[in-house]
Amino acid sequence: MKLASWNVNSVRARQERLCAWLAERQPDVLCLQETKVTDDDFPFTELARRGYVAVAHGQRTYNGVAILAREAPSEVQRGLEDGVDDPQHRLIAARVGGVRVASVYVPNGGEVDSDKYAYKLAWLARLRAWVERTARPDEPLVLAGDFNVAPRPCDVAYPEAWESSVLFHPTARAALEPLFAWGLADVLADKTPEGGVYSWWDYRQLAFPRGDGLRIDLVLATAPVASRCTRAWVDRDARKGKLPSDHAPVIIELS
DNA sequence: ATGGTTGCTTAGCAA
Repeated sequence: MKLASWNVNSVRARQERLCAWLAERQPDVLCLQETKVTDDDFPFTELARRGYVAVAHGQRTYNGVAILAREAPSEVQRGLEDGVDDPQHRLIAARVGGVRVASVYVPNGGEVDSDKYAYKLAWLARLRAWVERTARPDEPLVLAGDFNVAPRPCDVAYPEAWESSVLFHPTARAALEPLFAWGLADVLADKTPEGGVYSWWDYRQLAFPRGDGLRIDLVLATAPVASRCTRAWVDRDARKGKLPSDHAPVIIELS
């Protein structure tokens, strides 16, 4: 089983690229973030033609998440369902092939000490509560998505330069800890303890050719899934060429 | 401190 996660930065702008990538990599499951379309405008038909059933939790202009799979996802949950009045659509979960899969888009946070950053930290606390409420560490669960946080210094090409950023601030990293402590493993990190693997490069200032990347797209899994992982990698090729997403897909393979 | 780029929406925001 091959499971992937990709922040496509608009599913409409990336539709051609997405379809070509699906044909090339043929994942069994793909979690999408930043689809930026309402479910009415989501390209269900085009994806079905290519062999994928999609479930989506989208909104206009911003955010939006989806799960694509070769077999229809079941037991679909949209949002954190914690009673908080939050219009931002950042999580969808479903059962796919015996694994509970969540596509997660953690808030970016803007600038440290801003309202957006407070929302980011609060959202991560709500995500932890959602995990604790809806799953157990001994059950197969995957959280895949754009966490907008690089967990380790070796996940950042220039850690000193990024330390004050919302993507690598100590308080943002600390907000991930409870997820790890609960029983989620950072699958790709465990396969690459030396680091140097990145999934996002800013569009500006030639960040990609300069190698100024961060690993902020994560696949977190409970032990029953993580123990089956034979390979985990970032498909950097998907960041190349004309008009790419600013993120590259993360892929894990399970025995 | 600012601006660099892309996407959505059409001036300005979010990333």
